[in-house]
Amino acid sequence: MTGESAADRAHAFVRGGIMDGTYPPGSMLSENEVAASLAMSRTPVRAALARLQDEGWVRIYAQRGALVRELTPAEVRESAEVRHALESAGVRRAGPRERERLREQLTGNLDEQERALNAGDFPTFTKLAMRFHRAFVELGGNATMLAMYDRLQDRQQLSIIRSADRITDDPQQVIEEHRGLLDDAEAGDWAAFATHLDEHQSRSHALEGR
Amino acid sequence: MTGESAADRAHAFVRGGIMDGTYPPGSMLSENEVAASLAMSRTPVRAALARLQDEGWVRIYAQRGALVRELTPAEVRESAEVRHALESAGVRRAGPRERERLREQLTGNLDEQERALNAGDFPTFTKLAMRFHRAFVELGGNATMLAMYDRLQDRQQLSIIRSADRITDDPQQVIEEHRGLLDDAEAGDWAAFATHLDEHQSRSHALEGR
DNA sequence: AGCGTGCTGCTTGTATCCTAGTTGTACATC
DNA sequence: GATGTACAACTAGGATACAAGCAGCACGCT
Repeated sequence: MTGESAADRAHAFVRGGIMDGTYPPGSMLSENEVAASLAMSRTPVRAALARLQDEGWVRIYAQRGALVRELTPAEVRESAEVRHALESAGVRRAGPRERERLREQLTGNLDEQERALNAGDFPTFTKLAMRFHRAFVELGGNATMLAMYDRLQDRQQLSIIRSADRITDDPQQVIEEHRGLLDDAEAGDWAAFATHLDEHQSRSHALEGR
Repeated sequence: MTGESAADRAHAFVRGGIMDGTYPPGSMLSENEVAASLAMSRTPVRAALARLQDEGWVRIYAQRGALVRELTPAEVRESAEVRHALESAGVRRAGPRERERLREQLTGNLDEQERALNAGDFPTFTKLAMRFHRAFVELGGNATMLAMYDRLQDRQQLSIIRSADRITDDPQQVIEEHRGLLDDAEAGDWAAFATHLDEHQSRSHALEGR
């Protein structure tokens, strides 16, 4: 009746700790320490750390401990590229029916994005933008692809949080570009979509550049 | 000085067992059973099974056991789509220098493919073809993307083994299509590459269809 | 016969104990 | 003072013990 296993709790705990800065990148965490914090034994903590390593959050060194990974700028960029590849593929695979329904699905989202940006509510905007981009992958109707994408978005969220990334200097332009992407997707023009997506990326995150 | 951990051995053992048919899809395997086979305790076996679940080989049911997953035709198709998306993305991201070196890297491979096909050596051909396709992902110079691709190729190999897939009725045409893909990639024409890749796929695996 | 109940043998989940490797430090030695 | 070395305090990996859940089956009741 516990609902979730101890290993799940440990996983959520450490993952949360990494996200909220309790465990900054570069810090070492030991099974004992985590187990003590949660009043459980090392066994489920080990399972959780193994899973977190597989998901790319930490790196376990034999007989040394688990190091909270630093996301290098290269990794952030690479993750973004893969995300873009999957979003474009989603648009490419989409059938006419799915594309028709896309606009009604996303117009509400776009309006909310605009509101959030005008209100200066970046966390909400980030969440909305991530859902917006995810919709293009959903479009492809490929569950495997979507699962991979979700894992990457996970990482992206972390990098956004860490860099306190302002997204852009020109909020209105981001909305415009989003509308443009929606147009491309609706038209089924995946090549244009891919190109615009890259431009969108390079403009939005010019700051973290490198 | 052990070289590899017990957990690694367990992982390789079960993975191999699934691949060579010792553990057919639908069969249940228990930690105790595997542990006994390898003369080790349940602990490393447990870690291995968790990893295998994460990699999509088995599904662990609480208090019931680990079920060797059946790869549905839909999943096989989905994996192929993702692979294609990544290969196309690799070509798309490639710079001129990488594209120049591509032909010299792959001409040898193509010749070997032809030899293997003419000799009726399908296992060798499969291996070569997988390396051939992988090269396009490498082209993009994105390690994250390549890691994802490798994991998918893993699954593909399994599906090929299980379906005893003949690849095609017309070996020579496969070679021709591969040469065509190389041409597209060398020219940097990623849109054409993506299109030809899909055609290649649908022709090559028309048999398993559905 | 049909149905419910509890027993039995399985499974994984968790805790604890033991082993072995690594690292930093204090101390002896040069 | 610099350097090498032994040791103490960590670490994770593995083995084992115990707890708890699920499923099938036999048995007894209706």
